[in-house]
This record gives sequence, C-alpha cells and structure tokens, in this order.
Amino acid sequence: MSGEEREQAILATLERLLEERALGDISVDELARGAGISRPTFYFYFASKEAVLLSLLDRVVTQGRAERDRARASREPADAATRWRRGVESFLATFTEHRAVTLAVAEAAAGSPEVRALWSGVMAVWVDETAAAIEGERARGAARGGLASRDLATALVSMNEQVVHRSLSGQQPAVDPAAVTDLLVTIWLRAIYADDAPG
Amino acid sequence: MSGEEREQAILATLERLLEERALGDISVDELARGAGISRPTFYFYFASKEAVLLSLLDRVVTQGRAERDRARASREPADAATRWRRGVESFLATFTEHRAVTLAVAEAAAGSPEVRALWSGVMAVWVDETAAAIEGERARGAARGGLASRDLATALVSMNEQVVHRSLSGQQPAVDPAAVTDLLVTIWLRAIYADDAPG
DNA sequence: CCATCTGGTCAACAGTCCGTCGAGCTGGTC
DNA sequence: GACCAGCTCGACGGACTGTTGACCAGATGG
Repeated sequence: MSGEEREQAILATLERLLEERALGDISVDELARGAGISRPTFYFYFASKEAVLLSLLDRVVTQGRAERDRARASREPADAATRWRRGVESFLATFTEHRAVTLAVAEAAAGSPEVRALWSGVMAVWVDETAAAIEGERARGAARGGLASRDLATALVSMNEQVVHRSLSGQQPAVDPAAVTDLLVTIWLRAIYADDAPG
Repeated sequence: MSGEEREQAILATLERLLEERALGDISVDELARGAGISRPTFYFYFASKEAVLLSLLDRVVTQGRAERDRARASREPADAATRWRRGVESFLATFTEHRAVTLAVAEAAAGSPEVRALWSGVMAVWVDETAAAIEGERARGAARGGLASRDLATALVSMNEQVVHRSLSGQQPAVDPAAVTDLLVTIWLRAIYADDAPG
C-alpha cells in the first residue's frame, strides 16, 4: 500500500466513524487502526485529528462548488425568486449530503482556530456572492435598500447555517426538514425585497 | 470558608478565567487552585467543568429573564415595531453583557449533550414566545401568513443566535456591532409582516 | 554489487488531564 | 467522649496526545 493510499484510508476511516460518533469521541488511535497503521505513523500523514477533518471539509466544499457551477451552467435562466431558491437549495444540498462531516466541522470549529478559519472562509465566499446578488437586485430597482447589503447577506447566511445545523443535528427547537427550503427562501425574499412596516 | 462560599469561589474563578481563555484551555486543576482547593475537592462541589458552566449559564439566563420582565413592567406600552425591537434588544443585551459565558456555552454545547440540552431549553422559550407573538399579530390582521409561525420563529431566533455569536467572537464574516440591532429588527419585521414577491 | 538515501513504520517515552478511592480532619451534637 | 456530617486531599489508574529514535524496504547511483 502506497503513502497516498494510506492517506486516503485515513480520510475514509474518519468519514466512516463520523457516521456513528462525534469527533470528540474518536481517538487518533482509532483513526490509525482503521487505516491499518500505528498511531505514530498517523502523525506522518496528518498533524492531528482536526487536520484530517480539514482535508475532508476541503473535499466537500470543492465538490459542492463544482456541483453548483455545473448546475448553473446546465439549467436555463430563471426569474429572481427561482435563482434565490436555487442558491438556498445548493447550500442545503451540499451540507445535507455530507451530514456527518458538516456536524463534525461545527463541533471542531468551537475548539480549533484552524477549523474555524477554514469554515469562516467558506462562509465568506457565500456572503460575498449573496451581497453582490443583492446589490444587483437593488441596481435594477427590484430589491429594497435600507440595510448594508453585506450585513444583510451575513445575517441571512448565518440563519441558513444555524437552521441547517439544528436540522441536521436534530436538536430542538428545529425546523421541520420538509419545510426548511420554503421557509428559508421565503424569509430571504421578504428580507431582500419587501416592505418592513407592521400593518 | 464555608461550602457555599467555596462553590461561589469556583463559579467566580471560571467566570474570571473565561474572560481570557476558552473553556477547553482551562483545566479542572486551575479551577480548583483558583478557588483555593485541591482537584479532588473540586469534585465534591461539581461533577465536571461543564457542570460549573451550566451553573453559570443558569444564573445568566435567570438574570436576563428577570431584567426583561422588569423592563416590560416599567416601560409604557408601545407599537408593534417597538415591541419587537425591545425583544431583540433584550436578547442582545443579555448575551453581550455576559460575553465570556455565552461564548463558552457555545463552545461546550458542541461537545457536551448536557450543555446542549440546557441551551436548547433556553432557545425553546424564546421560540415559543416569538411564535405566540407572531400568532397574535396575525390574529389582528397585521402580520402576513404563509409560514408556520413556529418555524418562522425558530429561523429568526436561530439567526439572532448565530449573528450575535459571530459578533461576540469576532470571527469573520461578522456584522458591524453598531448596526446589529437595526439589522436584526429590520429582518424580523420584513419576515413577519411584509410581502415576499420580487418587484 | 554495495552504499546510500528516501519514504514509511513503530515501540517506547514523556506529559497532560480526568475521575475515583480511601483515609483523615474538623466542628457540632447527643 | 463518642459520633457523625461535611469537607479535604494524596495517591492511583486510565485515556489520550505528540515526539524521539531506531529500523526496514526498496529505489538510485557510482
């Protein structure tokens, strides 16, 4: 077995174990044994448990971006509401498909600055794109002003992050998974386009 | 020094240490030394580090609720928008005033089911109250329907939670702290009252 | 064909932290 | 003065982490 294969084996082992247990309950030793090597040898490949997770997250994010770009290129253009819906769906799909990794990243981000930094980078891309899209809608006179687009985008992306996280982890209070897409899209539309005076 | 005082000393020590370090970087030994006792004695008072934090959170939540009730009783009635603003302000104030404890709870919740459960309970109260208020506004014909009030409330409270957390922890992308109240209130109003069709 | 070097491997060690056990101390109570 | 409850801690066992240094197999090259 070559070095590259060993590395992949470690990644696969972590992904497998995360399906059934939280990151904190998985030891470096288990990761090593799972990949057929001893614990010191693990450190030849990765600096820590978190580093393996980082690698896994990187893979998920790259794959998610690729899928989104592909979907964008293949589907015909649509109206604004549909475009927002597609964005939210893409977000949801990526993290739902990799539930275990997503939850582990959220857990690790709480304690590890490196994980936190990488995750922040992922969020930042999302926020940037959202802010730009809001600016576009404002420029064509469709979206309402009154809030800094970047702040608005940050709040909406944060909401998605948290709602999806609660939904995936099943901790109460959670949103009905079947309704989550409609819910988020509706709030996005109201927040971006609508009036804000109580009737 | 009496037992009660010892217990308070442990709580005070954790609160002090959390001002400068994360929960994961604080050992039970430090907590014990800080309270003038040995490590085994610590376990006479608390089952774990997390248990101390739980006690701290309980105090914060109780105090926050009391302050809110007092504010509610003392201030004159206001229009709907102002009432929502007061709610958001109360949320923000509680957790901003106890920044260290808030951040530590978020960190610990990632790994400890007990902390998670207590935190979920706190959120649930907020969600229930919000959902009831939304129902009230709908009943008087002011707020728009189309979303389950409980789901809407959950999403909005989740947004506040995450935005405040990012803001307190300073991790990018974060919302400008000076603008955060206006931002959140505006989104709440738009989500609860407004139309949702792109112009 | 031997020397060497690189990539890979692990036993063993040092260190941190956790949670527990059992023995002991102190001050009130009967 | 015996006893008991509340309190205290030294010492232990166990889980984990990250590092060191020796070792080994196979390619490289003189």
